[in-house]
Amino acid sequence: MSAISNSRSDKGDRPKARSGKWTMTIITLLRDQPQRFNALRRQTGISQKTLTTTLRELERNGFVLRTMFATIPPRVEYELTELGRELLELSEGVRDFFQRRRPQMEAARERFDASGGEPEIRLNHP
Amino acid sequence: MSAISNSRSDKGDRPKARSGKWTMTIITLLRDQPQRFNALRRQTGISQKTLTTTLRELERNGFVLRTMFATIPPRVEYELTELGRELLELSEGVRDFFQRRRPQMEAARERFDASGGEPEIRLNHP
DNA sequence: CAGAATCCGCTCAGATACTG
DNA sequence: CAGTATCTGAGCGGATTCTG
Repeated sequence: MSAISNSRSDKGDRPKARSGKWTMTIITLLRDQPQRFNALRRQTGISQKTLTTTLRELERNGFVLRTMFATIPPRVEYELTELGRELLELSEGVRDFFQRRRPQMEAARERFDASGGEPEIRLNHP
Repeated sequence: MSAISNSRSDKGDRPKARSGKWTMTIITLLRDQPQRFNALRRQTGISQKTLTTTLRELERNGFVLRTMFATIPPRVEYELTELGRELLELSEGVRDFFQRRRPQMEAARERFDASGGEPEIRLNHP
C-alpha cells in the first residue's frame, strides 16, 4: 500500500476507457444548469461510486467542468463544457432515433420470439 | 437440463438487451454487401460466441436479416434491413463525432492527468 | 457535502469442446 | 460451415464504511 499519501494523484494507473451506462443520463441532467454532486445523485438513484466514476471520466475527457468552492461544507458543481454540449446533442440524436424506431423494433422482436428465432430458409443457392 | 431438445426455441428466457461492444463493427461490415458468418469472424477477430450473440440481437431487433441456404455445407448470410441501414447511418454519425473531437478529448485528458485530476477551486461562492 | 477505499455479485466476452 | 453448450476471468456497478 501507499506509504505517505493516498490521494488520487498517487496512483500511477490511469482509468481505462469506460462505456458508461450512466453517461447519457448525467449529461442530460446537466443540460439546463450546473448541478451539485448530491443533486445528481438524488435525481438518478445512481450509487455514489458509480456517479463519481462517471463524472470523473466525463471531466477527464473534457465534457464536464468540475468546480470546487472552498466552503464548509464543501460544494462542488458540475457543468457541461462546449464539447460536452456537443456530446449532449449527439446523444439526444441517438435517443430520438431509438424512440422513433421503437415500434419497428418491438414488432421485429415479437416476430423473432414468436418464431423461436428461426431464420428465412432458401433451398436454392443464388 | 432440457430433457428432449436443446434448440434455442426451448429456452423460455429471452436474451436481455445488450449494449454490444461489437454491434457497430458488424453493421459497418454489412454496409456494402451481405456477409457470411465466418467472413465476419475473420475480419473482426471476434470470438464465435460473441459474434453469434451480437448477430442474434441485431436480427431480433430487426436490424439484420439472416438467411440460411439449405446446402451442404450450410451457408448463412447476414444483411442489413432498411432499419439496419438507418442504424448504420446513426452509428456513422457517432463515430464521426468522436473522430472529429478526438484532439480536444486527448488534450483534455493530458491536462487532467498532468494535474492529477485536481479541479478548479473557487474561494468565493457565487 | 463530496468524496475515497473496500468488498462483492453479476454480466459480458473469450476460450474450448462438440454437433447437424 | 455455422452454430450450441460450458467454463472461466475480468470489469462494472452497487452497498458499506470512513474521512476532510
